[in-house]
Amino acid sequence: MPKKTFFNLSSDKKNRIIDAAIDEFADKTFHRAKITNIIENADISPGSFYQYFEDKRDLYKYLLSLLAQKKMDYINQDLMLNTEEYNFFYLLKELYQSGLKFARENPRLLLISNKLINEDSELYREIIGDNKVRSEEFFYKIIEEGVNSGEIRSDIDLKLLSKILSSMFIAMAEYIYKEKMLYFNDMSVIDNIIDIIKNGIKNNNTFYEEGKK
Amino acid sequence: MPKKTFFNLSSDKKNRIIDAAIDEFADKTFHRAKITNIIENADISPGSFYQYFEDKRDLYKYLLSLLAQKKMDYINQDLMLNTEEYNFFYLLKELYQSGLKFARENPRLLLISNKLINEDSELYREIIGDNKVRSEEFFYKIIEEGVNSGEIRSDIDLKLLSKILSSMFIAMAEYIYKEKMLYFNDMSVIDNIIDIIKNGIKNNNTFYEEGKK
Amino acid sequence: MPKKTFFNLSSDKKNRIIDAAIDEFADKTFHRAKITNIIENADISPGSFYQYFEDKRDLYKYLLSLLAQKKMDYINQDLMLNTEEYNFFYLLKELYQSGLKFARENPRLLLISNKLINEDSELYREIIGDNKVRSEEFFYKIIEEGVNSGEIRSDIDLKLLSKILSSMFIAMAEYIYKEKMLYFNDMSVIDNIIDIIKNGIKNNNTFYEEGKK
Amino acid sequence: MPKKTFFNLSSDKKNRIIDAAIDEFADKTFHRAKITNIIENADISPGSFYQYFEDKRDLYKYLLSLLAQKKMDYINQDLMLNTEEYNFFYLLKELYQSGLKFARENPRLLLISNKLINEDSELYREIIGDNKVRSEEFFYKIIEEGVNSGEIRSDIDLKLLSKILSSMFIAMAEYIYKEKMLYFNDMSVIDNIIDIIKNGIKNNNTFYEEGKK
DNA sequence: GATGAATGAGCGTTCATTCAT
DNA sequence: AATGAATGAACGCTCATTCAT
Repeated sequence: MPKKTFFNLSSDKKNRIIDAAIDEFADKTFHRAKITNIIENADISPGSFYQYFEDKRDLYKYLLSLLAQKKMDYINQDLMLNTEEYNFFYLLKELYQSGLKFARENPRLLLISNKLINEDSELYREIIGDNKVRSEEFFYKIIEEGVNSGEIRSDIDLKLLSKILSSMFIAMAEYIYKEKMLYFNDMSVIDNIIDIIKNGIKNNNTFYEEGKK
Repeated sequence: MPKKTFFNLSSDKKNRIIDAAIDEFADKTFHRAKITNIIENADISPGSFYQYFEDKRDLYKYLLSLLAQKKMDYINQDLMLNTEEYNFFYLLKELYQSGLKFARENPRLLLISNKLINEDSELYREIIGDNKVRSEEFFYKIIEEGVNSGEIRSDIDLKLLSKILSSMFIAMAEYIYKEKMLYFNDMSVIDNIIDIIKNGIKNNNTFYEEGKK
Repeated sequence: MPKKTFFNLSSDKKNRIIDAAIDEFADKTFHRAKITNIIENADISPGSFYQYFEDKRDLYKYLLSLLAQKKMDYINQDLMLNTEEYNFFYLLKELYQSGLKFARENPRLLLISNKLINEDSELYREIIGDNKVRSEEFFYKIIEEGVNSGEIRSDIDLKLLSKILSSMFIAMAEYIYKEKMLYFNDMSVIDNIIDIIKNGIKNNNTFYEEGKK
Repeated sequence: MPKKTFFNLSSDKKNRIIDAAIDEFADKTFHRAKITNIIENADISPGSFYQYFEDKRDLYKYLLSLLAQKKMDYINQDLMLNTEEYNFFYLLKELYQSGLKFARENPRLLLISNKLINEDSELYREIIGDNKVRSEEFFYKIIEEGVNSGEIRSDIDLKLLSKILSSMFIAMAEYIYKEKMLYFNDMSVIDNIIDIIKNGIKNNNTFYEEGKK
C-alpha cells in the first residue's frame, strides 16, 4: 500500500501519478514498465516517488487493488449476495453486462491485470497471494445452484463449465479493448452469447450424422 | 530469420540452442528472457550467438515460426483442405483433439506464444505484423459452412462465435499446462465441451421465467 | 554545535533527540547512520531537525562532546588533578575502574567513538581536529611520574607503554559490551590485569632458556 | 570469490583492480566505499567489473581472503604447527615480529580488516561466518602450553590474557600505520614489549604501599 | 517554531551487443 | 567459425537537505 504521504497529496497530483502509472503498466509488462517513465509523465522527482510508495511493486499492487475496488462498483451488490434468489441465466447476463461496462469504461486498467498472469510465477504468487481465483469460484457456485434448481442440465462437468464461462467473460473484455469497442457496442451481443450458452449452436430442426457429410 | 551460419551447424548444436531458447522464453516474458541464460545453457559463446542470429528478436521470431510449423504437423491436412466434405461438429472435435495433443506434447513451446499477447504492443505488432489471426479465420470459415449446410442455427453472430470457439480452444490448452494434465487426461472432456457448444446448458425439461426465481 | 533553538527545547524533546541519535550512531557507522531514522524515532520533522542542528556532522560532534563530558563525571577529579600525590598502581586501578563503570553504564555511547576511528580519515581528522589523543597523554604523564618516583622500571619506552595501557583500557571496554558483561562482572578482573602489568606473566620460580624448549 | 573471468585477466589488469580496490576499502568503510571509484581508478567499465565479481561484497571478501593468505606467508609455518616444541616467549616474539613485518609491508591491506569490526553486525557475521577469532584462539593455546610447562605463572586468567596479548598485537599494527612507521622502525621495540609482558613494569627494587604516596 | 512535501545527484547493478584475436 | 573480454546506457532506489506554508 502507498505510504500516507501519498494520500495526503492534492487529488490533482494523485491523479497525475495514477494516470501515468496506469498508462505505463497497461502498455508494458511489470518488469518492462519503468518508474522513470511514470515519474517523468507525472512530473515528479524520483525522491518524491519513493516518499509515496515503498517501491515499484507497491505501486503495482496499489493499481491492482484500485482495479478490484472499481470493479465492485459496477456490480449489483444485491445480486452478488443473494444469488440463490435469482435464476441462473439472469445472473449470468447481469454479470456479463457489468463486466463489459467496466471493461469499456476502464480498458487500460483491465490490461494491467491481464498481463500479470504471464509474469514470472514468483511475482504472480506474491501479488495474488492465497486469494483463490475468485471469479471462477463464483461461477462454480452459481452453476451449482442452477443445476440444483433444475435450470441447468445435470450431466455437465461443473468445474469445466465454470472455467469456460469465466474464460468467455475475459475473452469478451479483451476483445472489447482490442476492437476498440466498435464491435461490441451494444448489449444485444450479450444476449447472443447467453443464448448460445443456453441453447447451444446446433440447429435442432435438422438431423446430421457424425463424420463425413 | 537466423543467418545461414545457424543452419550450417550440426543438428546437435542447433537443438541445444533451440532447446535452451524454448526453456528461457517459456519461463519469462520476451524482455525478461536473457540471452545470457540461453548462451550458457546451450554452451556456446556470446560471439557465436551473434553469428547465428541477428539479435534477440530474430531468435524469438524463429521460435514462433517453429511453433507454427510444428502445430501444422498435428492437424489432419486432408481435413483442413477439404472442410466442406466434413460436418461441422466432427471437424470441431478433430480440431480440438489435435490442438490438445499438440499442447500436451509441446507445452513449453505453447507458453511462448501465450505470453506474446501481453507484451508491450509495439513488440506484438512488429512480430505478428499483418498476419491475421488465422485460427479465428479458420473457425469463421467452417462456421459459415456449418450454417449454410443447416447444421448450425442461422440466428447467431458468426464473428462472435468464431471468437468464442477460438478462445475456448486456447483456454483448454492453457489449462492443460497449468493443471499438469491431471484434469484433461482423457478425451471425454472434449466430448463434454462440444456437447455444451452443440446443445447448450439449459435443462429443456423444465420451464423457468427470467429474473427472480 | 547545535543552534540555540535546540537548547531552548523542552528537556523531554531534547532527550528524545539525543537518545534517538545515540541509538542510531551506536549501531551504524557515521555515513550509514540515517538522520531519517533519528527524526522518526525522536518523533520530530525533518524541518525541525535542521532548525536545531547545522547538519548531520553537527549532531555527531555534539554527541561526541557529550560523551567526553559524561566520562569526566565518572572520574575522581581530585585524583586527576593531583596525580603526583598518589602512587602509580593505585591511580591505574582507579582509572580502569571508573572507565569500566562508565563503559558498563553507557555502552552505546562508547560504541560511537569506537567507530569513529575507522571511518574515512577525512572525517576523522575534521572531527577530532587538532585535539591530541588525551587519554594517551594522560597515561604518559602518570607513567613518567611513576618512573621518577621509582615505582616503575626506568628501562621502559614510555611512549610505547602509554600506548599499551591505553589500548588495554579500550580493549576491556569493548569486551564488556560484546560479552554482554558476563565475563567482567566483578572488579577482580581489574586486579588481575593490573597484576599482570605490574609483575608480568613469567613464572620466576623456574628457569628457561630462549628458543627451543 | 571472483568469477573465473577475473583470474583469466592479465596480471597487469588484475593488479590495477586489486590496487584500486585496496585503496578504496582502506580509506572507507564498506558501505562508503564506491565501486564507481574503483572502476574509475582501475580504468575498467562497470560491465567489466560485474563480469569479474559477483558484486561489491564479493570483491570485499576476496580482498579479505588475500589478506589472510598473505599474512600466512609471513609466519614461520614450522613454528605454528609445532608450538609445543618452542618455549612461550620465543613463540610470542616470532609472532609479533612476523605480524609487524606484515603490517609494515601491507599497511593498507591491514586497514581493511580493522574497519570490518565496526560495520553493522549483519555484514560482519556474513563475512566472518562461523570462523572463530583465530588469533585469540591461537594465543589461548600457546598460553596454556606455557602454563603447563611452567613458563607462565599459573594464577592468571587465561582467557583474559589471550584477549590482552591479541589486542596488544593489533594495537601495535595499527600504530605502525598511523605513525607512518617512524616510531617502530626497529625490532628492539618488540623486545621491549615482550619484556614488559614477561616481567611487568614494577620496579622490584623498591617497596611501595598502595594508595596515597 | 514547526511542518513535511520536494528535491536530485549519485549509487550498485544489468545485459544486449561488439570486436579483437 | 569460435571465443570471451569489453562496453555503457539505463534502471531502481537512497537520503541529506531545502523551503513554502
